[in-house]
Amino acid sequence: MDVLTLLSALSEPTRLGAIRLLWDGGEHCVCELMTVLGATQSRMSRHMGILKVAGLVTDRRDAQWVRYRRAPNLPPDITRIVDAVLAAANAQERSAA
Amino acid sequence: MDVLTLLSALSEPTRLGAIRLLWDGGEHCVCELMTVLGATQSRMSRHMGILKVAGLVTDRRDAQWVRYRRAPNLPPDITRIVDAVLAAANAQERSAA
DNA sequence: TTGTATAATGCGCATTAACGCATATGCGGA
DNA sequence: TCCGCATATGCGTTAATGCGCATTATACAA
Repeated sequence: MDVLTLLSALSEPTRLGAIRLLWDGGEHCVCELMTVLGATQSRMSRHMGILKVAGLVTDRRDAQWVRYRRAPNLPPDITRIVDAVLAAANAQERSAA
Repeated sequence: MDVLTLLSALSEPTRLGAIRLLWDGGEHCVCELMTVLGATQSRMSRHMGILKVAGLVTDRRDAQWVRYRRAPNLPPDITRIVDAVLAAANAQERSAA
């Protein structure tokens, strides 16, 4: 789990949005993520691949869907970073609204 | 202070190294940073410019030097992110050694 | 004024990242 | 088996990033 890889994985709006959605632990298919985040299918799939390579999420095939969710057992160092980033992002969105 | 800008600013090894050096609050000139981090002059200057635009550092002209330091009065949300990133980076470096 | 040291910037190049389109793959249902 | 839905991926294009080289700007000192 490389910090620099983690940071570049998070520094893209669609990916950060996906992490925000997945961070509560729930499972979400690509089709849901793409509609919620307003991304095309290939874009969404590729972004999820990057998050997966970074080690932030895992995927599971469920019939014709692929369900993504927050990776379990993430090192606390990493969890702290993502938590802090999401807190700041949420605060930022609130102030922008 | 945009979270995405912050994340991309941090997701480059030389810049992350610079932040690590500056984060204790001390002032450091470009010439020092470039020797410590092993960067050329123009590279170092540009990277510091990016950190400055991101709002993470401020600079001050002192004779022929430009002294950079951690930006004062950063929002707590932002400080928490950088602190978490540096903690993870330090832990990572220790385990790599 | 001229020279030296430090830092910033214009410019071109190489690499990487992001994207859309089209196609392939995996899976279930008719 | 054939079709349709969901997802991944190959490919080409475009944009962004990082870099070095050379030049310029800024400040001090002789």
